[in-house]
Amino acid sequence: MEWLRRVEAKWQELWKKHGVFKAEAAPGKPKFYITVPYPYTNAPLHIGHGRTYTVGDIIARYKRLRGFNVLFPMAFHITGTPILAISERIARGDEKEVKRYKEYVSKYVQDPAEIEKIIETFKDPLSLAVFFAERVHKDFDALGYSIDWRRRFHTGEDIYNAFVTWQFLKLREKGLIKRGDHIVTYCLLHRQPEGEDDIADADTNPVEILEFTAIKFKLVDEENTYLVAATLRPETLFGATNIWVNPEARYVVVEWGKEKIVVSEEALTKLQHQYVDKDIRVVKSVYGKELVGKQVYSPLGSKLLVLPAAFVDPDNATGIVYSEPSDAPYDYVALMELKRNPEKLREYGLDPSVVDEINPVKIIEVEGVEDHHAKVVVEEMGIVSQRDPRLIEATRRVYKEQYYKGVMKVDDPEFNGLPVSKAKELIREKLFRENSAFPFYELNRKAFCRSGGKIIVAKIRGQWFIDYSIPWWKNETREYVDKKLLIVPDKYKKEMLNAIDWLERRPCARRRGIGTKLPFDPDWIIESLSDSTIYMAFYTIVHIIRRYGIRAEQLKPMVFDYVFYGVGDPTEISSRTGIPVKALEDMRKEFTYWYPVDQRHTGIAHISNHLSFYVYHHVALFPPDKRPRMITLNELVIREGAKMSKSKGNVILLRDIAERYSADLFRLYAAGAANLDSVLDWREKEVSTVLDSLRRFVSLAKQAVEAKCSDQNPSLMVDKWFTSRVNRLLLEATNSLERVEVREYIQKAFYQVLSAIDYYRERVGEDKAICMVKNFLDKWVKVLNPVIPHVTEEIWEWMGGKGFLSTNSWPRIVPESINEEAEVLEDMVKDLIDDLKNVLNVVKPVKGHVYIIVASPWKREVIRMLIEGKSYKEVIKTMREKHGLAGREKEILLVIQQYRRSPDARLALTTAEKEYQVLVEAREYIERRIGLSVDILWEEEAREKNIPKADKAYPLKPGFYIE
RNA sequence: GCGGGGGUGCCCGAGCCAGGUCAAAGGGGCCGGGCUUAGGACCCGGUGGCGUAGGCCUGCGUGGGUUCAAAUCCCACCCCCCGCACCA
Repeated sequence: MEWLRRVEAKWQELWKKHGVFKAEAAPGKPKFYITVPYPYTNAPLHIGHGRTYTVGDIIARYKRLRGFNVLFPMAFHITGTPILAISERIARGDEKEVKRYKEYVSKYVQDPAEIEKIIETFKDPLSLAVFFAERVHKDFDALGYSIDWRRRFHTGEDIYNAFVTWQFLKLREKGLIKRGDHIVTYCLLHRQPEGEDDIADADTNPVEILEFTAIKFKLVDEENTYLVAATLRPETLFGATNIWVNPEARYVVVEWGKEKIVVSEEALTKLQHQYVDKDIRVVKSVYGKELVGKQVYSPLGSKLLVLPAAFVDPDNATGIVYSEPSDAPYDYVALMELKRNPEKLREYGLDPSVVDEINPVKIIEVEGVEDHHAKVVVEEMGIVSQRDPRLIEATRRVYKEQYYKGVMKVDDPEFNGLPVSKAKELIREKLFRENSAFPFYELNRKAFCRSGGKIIVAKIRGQWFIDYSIPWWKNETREYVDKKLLIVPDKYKKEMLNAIDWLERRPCARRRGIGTKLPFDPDWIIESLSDSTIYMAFYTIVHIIRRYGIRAEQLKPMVFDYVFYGVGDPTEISSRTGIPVKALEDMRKEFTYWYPVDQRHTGIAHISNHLSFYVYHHVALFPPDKRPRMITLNELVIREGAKMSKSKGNVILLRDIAERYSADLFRLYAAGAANLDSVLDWREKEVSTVLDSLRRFVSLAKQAVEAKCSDQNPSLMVDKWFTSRVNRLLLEATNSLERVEVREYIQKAFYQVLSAIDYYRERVGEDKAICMVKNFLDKWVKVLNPVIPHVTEEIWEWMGGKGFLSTNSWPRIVPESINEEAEVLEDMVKDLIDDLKNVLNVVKPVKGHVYIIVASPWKREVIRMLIEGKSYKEVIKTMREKHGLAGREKEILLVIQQYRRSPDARLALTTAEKEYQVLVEAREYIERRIGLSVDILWEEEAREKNIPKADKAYPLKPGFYIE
């Protein structure tokens, strides 16, 4: 391992020194442009990222060896909120965060004082981003990625902002950007929207926004004043029997436009954030118990009594609910409790007898449920208290059954007979229309931000969106993905198309974060997935921008119009921006040469977001010949069967690879241990067996390089087999790589070649095997260079190869180097040994000699005639006449029968003489394998000697007799 | 719930799209042997059941079906994983 790391460092240094991977536009020379999304640099990368980048690099290296001018660039993503949020947390002295980042930094820096200093700089988000960008860059180098680093940038740079500005102006021109209201999770502490990343435990316990229907119940004795009860099941309004309030909770009466409404205090805050434009003013504050005993009218006209219930949570929706005891377990249980304890009502000045008249009303039919659904479930579960947590489960059960199977059974002809799911939608719309209700947004659970701020649902006014639902755009994108874009593995195409269909309006800017200001509304910052959709175009020109020292202010939209579209006159643009004409032309040249992207490789997690935007934006902004050609994907990486996560502390960082493993080992494992479309399980045990194989490969190569091989004579059939086998594997490996089947490629080019060598060595002996390896070693290292570039460079050097192997060329493996006859014959030898062993296992008591009997040539002729379609009659006739088999027709028929049972075209590939020859050549080997002495006989010979089983000999399946 | 993927031998995992040559590649583990002072590494053999001759039986989530033939195709069911948006 030490040795590996030394060799790796050596070649990384040399590649860098000689600028081996710099890519320059070379019109006329075939190009290959491959990209992998730039990493977000808020932390060190782990082996999951490494898998993706490694696959990308393997392809880049392969294409380079195939003679393409390959561009493989990389940059760093720093825009958006996470880096900012981390930085703020560190500045605030958040202990957990500081600790985590100290750990990260300590991966790269030893001195504690130094670490302390670095953490201090992280209070500035840009320093944090740049620190990790630097490290990630080094980690990438340490893995041997063949990146052209001159094109490196980060997304916080002003030249990048200029580019994104151009992009958004274009999108706006095309009418793809809209403005409107937007519902978000919002932190009351920070007074800003906060998403899953900022909410405590949201990754494990998801936070969802629920849309309640807040229904207004007019108070009987008061003018224009309503109790607002919120529900997720407005269809149950038909069965409402009373209103529940929490007697201990505080409620407020507020002016709500021209009306007055009553909601809980907590609900008021939420309404203020959801109805920002509404004129809301508090009139007075009351306890819930003061509301008990009042009467209200339901929008459906019935008169309902307000009653107390402890289960009502003032911090959930409006803090008031209506009771529908037939279908709502909570309501049912609360009602029953009250009925058991009517005396309690006296506390509120109510006559206990009022509850006698309140009874569930059945409004929903579900097949198989006779009684009230809530009652059935509650009794079955044995729930008696409204504080029983199992009520949540009971509610879920009832709802699930009713939603799918329930049918409305109500007086109203408009709703009677409707399925519950349908009725729910209709009544909701109707209530909204009649101004009897309004939407109220609430979370599915209580949530707090990571600093403890309360999260509620708020409505953002004037949110900017990119509208992916615009028909021409969606259709063209869909069409393009469906017909033109190659997606590998194939099975992700459907998912991609689904994502394209599913995308609608998507917010594209936020009020905070690092990034580019929205050019037409600078209070907003372009959101970080939206600013990263066409940046591959930026790679083609960024090094020129730097070379000429062009400043961001000079990069006016007209510059990009020229570079990307060829629109405008360079001389004029030059005079208006101060950018030299030559620079403009160079950029134009680079862009037209490299674009489009030939292949983009990334993880499947990007399908429904980044990759969809990537194609959408290219369709919007670039003509068909500049749109992506291929997308390739890989699955994620887990470790020892478990998902890697910060909380479990089982994340392996790329940095650890460079320190504790080796680059080539990692590459071999990460790309070879699982298919792209399966999860890769990083298992230490397997990694170490891969290391063993890598070692074996190196020592084999070393032996081969050092071997003196003048007197070896590869004339045996098995030598031809070996040559053929190896060439076949290398050819198949090439084909696999061409299809981006990386695992297959590694299996063939590495493992299967190794095991072919093992076999061959066992068969013919060490020295000769090594010499045969020496013969094809140059081809072999070339084919393996994309996966294990360092080791193969080193071997190439031992071999005295000229220049860098990484810029050499792919070996030509001509189909003629494959000898099928030799392969068929060697398979025969293997099968024969297997059969012998099988029989020897059964027939334990053996004496010690084996006769191997080669089928007579006439048997093969029989088969040949059958393949040619000759009739049995003809075959028998020929045999009788030509081979004197009259009287032995039975044997002929046996051969015919066996052929018919398993017809095998390979039988025609060789002859009986070759069979005999190979067996003679392999005799010693067979003896060694079975531990018995062996004679090779022709069938006719054996017959003469009266050796049993002689007639069982069949072409490619010699008979044998164990004496 | 909607959408996508998947269930293979003790374990991991290929095969399935293009049905037969699949008792099912390759690892790992376990058992035995070689090498070695010993261990490790490496190499060889075994690892569903039965069988004194290369064979037979049972088998690829469950239950049906199509077919001369199904791990592979069709239907139903059960179970598992992933995504569901403003977050990179």
